[in-house]
Amino acid sequence: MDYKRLAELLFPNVTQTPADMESLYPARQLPEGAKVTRFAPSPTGFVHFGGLFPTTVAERLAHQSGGVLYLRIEDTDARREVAGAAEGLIKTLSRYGIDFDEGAILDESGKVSDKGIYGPYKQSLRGPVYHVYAKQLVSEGKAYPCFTEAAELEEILSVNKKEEIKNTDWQAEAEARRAEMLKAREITMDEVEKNIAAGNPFVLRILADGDSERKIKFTDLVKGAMEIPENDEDFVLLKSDGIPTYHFAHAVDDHLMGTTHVIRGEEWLPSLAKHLQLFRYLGFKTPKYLHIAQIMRLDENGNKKKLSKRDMGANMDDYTEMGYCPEAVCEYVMTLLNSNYEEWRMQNPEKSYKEFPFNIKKMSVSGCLFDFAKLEDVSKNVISKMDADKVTDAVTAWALEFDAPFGKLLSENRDMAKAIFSIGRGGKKPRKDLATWRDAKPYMGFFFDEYYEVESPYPDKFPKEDIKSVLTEFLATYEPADDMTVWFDKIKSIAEKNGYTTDMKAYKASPESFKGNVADVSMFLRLAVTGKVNSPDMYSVMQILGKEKVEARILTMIEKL
RNA sequence: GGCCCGUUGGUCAAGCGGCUAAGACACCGCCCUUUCACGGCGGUAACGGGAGUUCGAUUCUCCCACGGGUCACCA
Repeated sequence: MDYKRLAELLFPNVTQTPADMESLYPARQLPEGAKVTRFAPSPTGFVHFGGLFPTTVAERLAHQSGGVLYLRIEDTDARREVAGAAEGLIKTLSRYGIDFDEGAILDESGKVSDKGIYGPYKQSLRGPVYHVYAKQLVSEGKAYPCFTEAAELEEILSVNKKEEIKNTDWQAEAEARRAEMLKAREITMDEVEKNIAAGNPFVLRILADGDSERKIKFTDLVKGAMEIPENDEDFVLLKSDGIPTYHFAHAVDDHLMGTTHVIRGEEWLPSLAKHLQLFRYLGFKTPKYLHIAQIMRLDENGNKKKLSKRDMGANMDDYTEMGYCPEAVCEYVMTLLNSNYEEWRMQNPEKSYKEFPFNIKKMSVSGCLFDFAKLEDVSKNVISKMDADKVTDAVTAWALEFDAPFGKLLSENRDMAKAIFSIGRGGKKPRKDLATWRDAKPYMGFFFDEYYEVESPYPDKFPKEDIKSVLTEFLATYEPADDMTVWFDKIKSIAEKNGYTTDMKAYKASPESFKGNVADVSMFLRLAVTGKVNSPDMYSVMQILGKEKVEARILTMIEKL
């Protein structure tokens, strides 16, 4: 077979050579140790948690080393492409602290456009580049055309599928595939010429030189040393529309774009041998690989499953709606990513997670279960460290989008809202009431008459007269100008007067010898003023609520009793 | 089914040949406290199984079991 001629036949319009490509894509001039990483999504939907995870690694590794993080859009499957997905991906990632230095990123007008000299960064626009290398491989006898149509091939293979038991006969299929492959390899120049003349489409297959009985030693930066079988499968390089498959595009692009570290999910491990083979065929230096363990979820049988789209907690946009702040999600991601992160955080409570010395060696090799309880805890800590202004703004912004009436109230009463969110904030032991912005309304909605509602009646064990008497006497002596001590002293004396002790120790020792204690009396007031049995510090609540509202609510309660 | 990866408490995990096997979350109890939220103290709870190497294995090797991933002209 005259490979040169074959190459000309298949790619008559390709005039450039790999050497031309090399000069078009010069090696990056970066300091020693700088890592070049990338996020390479197919624009088929939204960012999900399982995607944010490795992308955070890519971002940290690049920026921590003074390197480059770029975005390449892998839109090689037009059928699956979703309009506007790329924009959405970029915006979402940006919320989670992932901003790109280069690639198909958003310009001022919000449109996806290229930044950087290694473009185009959309694979659908890179056809000519791939074809240069395709032609090269053909001319070296490392790839060949296959004119068997997809449907035809599928028919051949599906004969061997036992549909009725919904179980693939793997061995039969593999044998059939192998036979087809061997047959395809035998194609003659005559056949090629005929097909080309007839305008028949073809796929370009690699001519695999591997033997699956032989193993390649390989070291993954996360997984460590491993042995994988060589690739002996003539996988497709170019689809019949001339667009490359992932495998081919990966090799060509990551080489040309100067990627030093390929970071991807471990589901890619099984096709690694293909990639290694391809890099070798093309004469490219292989990048370092980090195959990241998958995030898992529990299925209905209690088994772990890879967290995928549509799973609860998958779509990052859902986190926005649930009211999780990006900082908290990043924090949680970091705790999962590096086992020593939490320790570092305890020693550096105020620093940005980006100051954490991220270390590949501290990454887990096995997939972890997504844990909402942990996220909640992390989130409470993150929010407890924010100042009142930030919390107020964030809650308001969230509410404006997802609970408009509440949002309107908050923005119209910003000072009050800020005062509310200031309660117990700052200091060594801040309150941790909020895990999400959504938690705000149940926590403090009662400040607004619109959401004030008495959640439960007084317990039957307390006589109505006592409650009425406490409320009445409180009203008689209430003076907003009182400081907290004076205020509470008044409550204490009302308690004593009604036979409710202020001596908590004595009460605990023998509860039966008292009608109740000052905590009960406080509860009488709390339920009237807040409508709830639990609330933040009641003195602060009353201060913010103001004399008028406090009195009105208590009065209404007295009437209802 | 083949291949690859993995397996320390309910979850995330330290450990890297000798430890009473860390810590965090969750859970439970106590303390603090006018409720709650914090905070403090304490508690329940783990090396998948079997061989081997070794004076000694959670740590090294092998086998098994289990879990996961993957076997496209999808990425």
